[in-house]
Amino acid sequence: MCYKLQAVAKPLCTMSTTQPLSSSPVDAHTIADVARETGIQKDTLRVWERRYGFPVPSRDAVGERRYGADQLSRLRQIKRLLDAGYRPGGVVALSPEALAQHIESLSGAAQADVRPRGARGGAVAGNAAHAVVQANLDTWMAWVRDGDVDALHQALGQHALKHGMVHTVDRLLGPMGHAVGEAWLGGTITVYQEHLYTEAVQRFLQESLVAADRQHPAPRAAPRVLLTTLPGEVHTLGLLMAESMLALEGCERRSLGRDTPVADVVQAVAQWQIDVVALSVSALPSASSVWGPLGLLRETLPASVPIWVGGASTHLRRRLAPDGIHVLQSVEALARQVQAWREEAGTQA
Amino acid sequence: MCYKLQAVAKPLCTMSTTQPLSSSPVDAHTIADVARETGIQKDTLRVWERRYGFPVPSRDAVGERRYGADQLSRLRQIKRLLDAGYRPGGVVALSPEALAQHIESLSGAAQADVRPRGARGGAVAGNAAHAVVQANLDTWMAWVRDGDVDALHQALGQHALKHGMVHTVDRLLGPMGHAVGEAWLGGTITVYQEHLYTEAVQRFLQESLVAADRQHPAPRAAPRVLLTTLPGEVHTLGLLMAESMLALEGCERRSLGRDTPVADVVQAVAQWQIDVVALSVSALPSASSVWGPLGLLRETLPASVPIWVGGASTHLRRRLAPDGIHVLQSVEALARQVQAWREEAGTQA
DNA sequence: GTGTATCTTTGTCCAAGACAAACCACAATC
DNA sequence: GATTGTGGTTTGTCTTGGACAAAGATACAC
Repeated sequence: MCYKLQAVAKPLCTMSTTQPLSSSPVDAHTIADVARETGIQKDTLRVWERRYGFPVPSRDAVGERRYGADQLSRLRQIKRLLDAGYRPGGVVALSPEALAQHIESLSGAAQADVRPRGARGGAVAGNAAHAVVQANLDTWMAWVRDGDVDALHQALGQHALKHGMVHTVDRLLGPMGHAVGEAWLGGTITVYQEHLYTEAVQRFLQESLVAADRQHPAPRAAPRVLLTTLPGEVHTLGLLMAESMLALEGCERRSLGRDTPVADVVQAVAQWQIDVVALSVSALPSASSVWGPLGLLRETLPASVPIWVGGASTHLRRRLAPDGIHVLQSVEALARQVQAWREEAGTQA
Repeated sequence: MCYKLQAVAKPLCTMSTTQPLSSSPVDAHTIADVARETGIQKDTLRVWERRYGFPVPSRDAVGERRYGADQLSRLRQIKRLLDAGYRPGGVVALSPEALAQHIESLSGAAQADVRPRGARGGAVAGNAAHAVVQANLDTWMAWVRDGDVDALHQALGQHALKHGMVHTVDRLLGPMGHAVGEAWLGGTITVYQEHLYTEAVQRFLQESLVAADRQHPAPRAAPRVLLTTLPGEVHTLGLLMAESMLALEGCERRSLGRDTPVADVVQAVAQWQIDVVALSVSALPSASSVWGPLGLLRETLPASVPIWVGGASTHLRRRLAPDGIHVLQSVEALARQVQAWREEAGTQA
């Protein structure tokens, strides 16, 4: 009945000693804070507590949940593993040590996943260039740590000049993003350093966009591509990478930013006679939050308009995409897709 | 007890007729959809239903809420009025007609609010320039309707060249943002056109940023400003406007993007020897979600680092800001604040 | 190997109640 | 006459425990 009375009756135990026995150093975060910062829903946090016994926050004077910084960071690690395809039952109750171990193995797997793609890949660069990237990675992480945006920005520009945008986006920004994410989870860098990195990359991509547009003057080539993300998706870097690649191909494009409802995408396609819809998916929680909107979009859109999907989300690789939805594994694949589209359009015309 | 049985027992009433009597045309939106698209929490939607009798969604086969498109747009209008300072008891239960009337009066008030500020304002432009803006507004809205990003972008550049960035940001982008918002609520334009407008403005501001930086070469002047938004805030345009103004003043700055936790702001200030923290607030729901983090930030930050906060949120104007927090009403005020800071720093040094 | 049925896991939704912070109006005081 | 204090009302968010569908895993037949 009156679930709070018990908590109210409980004496306030923040006396004079630095801290009582039970709770963590400073349990300052409310459930709303944790939900916002981890991206895990409030309901889910409560149900995990009930089912897996973690996280078990302390309670404040009125009986409301208060999470400590340690629990928060552990939840972030868990979220990361879930995004990588782990299942909650296996990781939520894990000890911090075991968790760290899994995270590490994850980063190893990511490298193993990236490296063979370089071998399989197209005409751009080989092992030499990859070695260059590896060597540079540490230097660049140092810049991220020091917050040296200008150095980072300049180095990106030079790298793009030397090795080309395709290589820069596919095999430098990708691994760098990974490394920054890992470093954040591991505590080597902080959130604001990660934010700063994102800002720098954004600035770089935007400038390269302007430069590419200068190469391809106003009446731009087909296909006309609409760019956006699914409802609920917050990450936009993938979108920018895709757009810069499309700009290099001289495509005409309309970017709607993140988080556009399906119905509005359909309307926009009709009004602007869009040829292709390009979407970026990275951190949506469940399979249904990815495939639900995607399926709806595919049904509602005219069959003549293909959907190109890319991004880090594992959901994209776990099942076969239906007809008319093409899952692209890299920015390079996007460029190939554009050329394939043009060939097909040429034969039909 | 078993709250769902009733709904399950209820016969499925989507027979063959276009629609039964009770529910709206197509009640397609789940409570999660509505919460995401309106920015109103799920809990709040349920409690409004209980208290004010709106919105009352129909139920699907398993008894879960399904909202119609009409309710969704009405909720968006309500949210707009709440952001403008109205209280829920007065507007949630309002009829669509009364609601539209209030919205209209709101747009009138906004103009009345903007116009005298132009008169009070500084040395830039007078009635003539304002008339120019008014005349152009319709032309530009037409471009937004047609999705003509290039025209919009070019016109912005020309306006900035003619009347200066201060005038462009303060008295053009401001009213335009208002107009676009109103038009969206009124149904004159759609979400994707609004998104497109945002993208265009973002592109313009970013380019002006690069241009301004070219004027002020590398070792930039004090103060060193950190830019970000409070936790939970999603709007970034205000931040970009502020940054472009700071760039014009030749300030060194670090932008962390949106949604940075207070603790991380403090850490960043310490590591980079930040002089000033600048924040932009526009759509946070409650007074406590604004003043809570702001107060905490003020306590935790060294007293020597002032906090400058701007943005459209009414909460900023409803109560007096504590010592060390300066609420700025316009981008122009931001420029003045920079100069005041420099004078004070000069006398102390 | 491949498809199908069954069991398990897991995120989201529901109801009604509770409560603190914010807000408003009115009174008292300097 | 402006400011400060007080009491009542409004309002968003948190609480519990239960329910269930969709997704995933497993077993089994072909």
